[in-house]
Amino acid sequence: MQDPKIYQPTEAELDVLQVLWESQPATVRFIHEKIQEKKAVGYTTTLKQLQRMTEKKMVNREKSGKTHFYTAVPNEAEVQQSLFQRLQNTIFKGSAMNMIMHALGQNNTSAEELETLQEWLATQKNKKQ
Amino acid sequence: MQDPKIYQPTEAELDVLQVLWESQPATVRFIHEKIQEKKAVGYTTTLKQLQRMTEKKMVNREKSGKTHFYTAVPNEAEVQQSLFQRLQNTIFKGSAMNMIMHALGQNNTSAEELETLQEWLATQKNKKQ
DNA sequence: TTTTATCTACGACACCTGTCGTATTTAACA
DNA sequence: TGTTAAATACGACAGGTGTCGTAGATAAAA
Repeated sequence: MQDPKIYQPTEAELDVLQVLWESQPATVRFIHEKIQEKKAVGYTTTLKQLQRMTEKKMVNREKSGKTHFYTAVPNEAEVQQSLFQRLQNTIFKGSAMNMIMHALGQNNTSAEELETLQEWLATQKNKKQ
Repeated sequence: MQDPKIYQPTEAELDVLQVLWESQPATVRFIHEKIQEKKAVGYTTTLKQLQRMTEKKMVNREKSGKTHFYTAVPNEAEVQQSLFQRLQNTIFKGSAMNMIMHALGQNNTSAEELETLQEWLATQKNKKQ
């Protein structure tokens, strides 16, 4: 297993990654159009974003004809991990438990979800014996 | 209840807020010294930070003699809420459940914690319907 | 092979953040 | 009341991000 790199993409970078996670590899044009469904932005803006992300090794680039095809370097889970970790460390005093309680406290979790969670917890507890 | 404002403090701003949440009101000197316990930074840096945060209405300032006393505008829970929300929306597809599963999946939750959580869940489930 | 449509590259700019250095104000003290 | 110590104000700068405009490269079409 390679060392778990830390990925802290910005909002705009996340927009790009999200498109890629759904369909890779993708061209700038494609990514741009997907993003545009959510917000207005110039084509060259997206292009520049991709270029900078390539420099940062956050995406891979492959040329085919005059077009570049991009793929995400970190997968979704890795990024979730990084960002989650950061949040946990900065305001939840490093405790995942705190975050969970907070999440649950939001009160928009359905009874079924709670059920699922409870079951899952039971199995976990056994594993720890 | 006033409208729930959105607070997205940066790291450095969070450093300040964290000191305030522990002891308010506080002077720049005090805040600065507390921060310094964690990282080296110039006094005027902290001062500037406080000034900008005042402009942004993220802290309140009160003069007493030549000294200013600062207090945090948002409380810790509000900021937790804002940041948590953002993370949830940006990478956990808006589902708190996803985050919880992720948090638990980290595997650094003790058996006791799991126990607590399970009990809490039981009470919650009852409260619903 | 010239033209055209489409990509990419490059550079620029504004804004924000983090960080200081240097002034200026102000209260307290000698 | 003049001097000093401490606090604030002001301006600056580098680095990062988001956003484009324009120019140059390239493949496809005429």
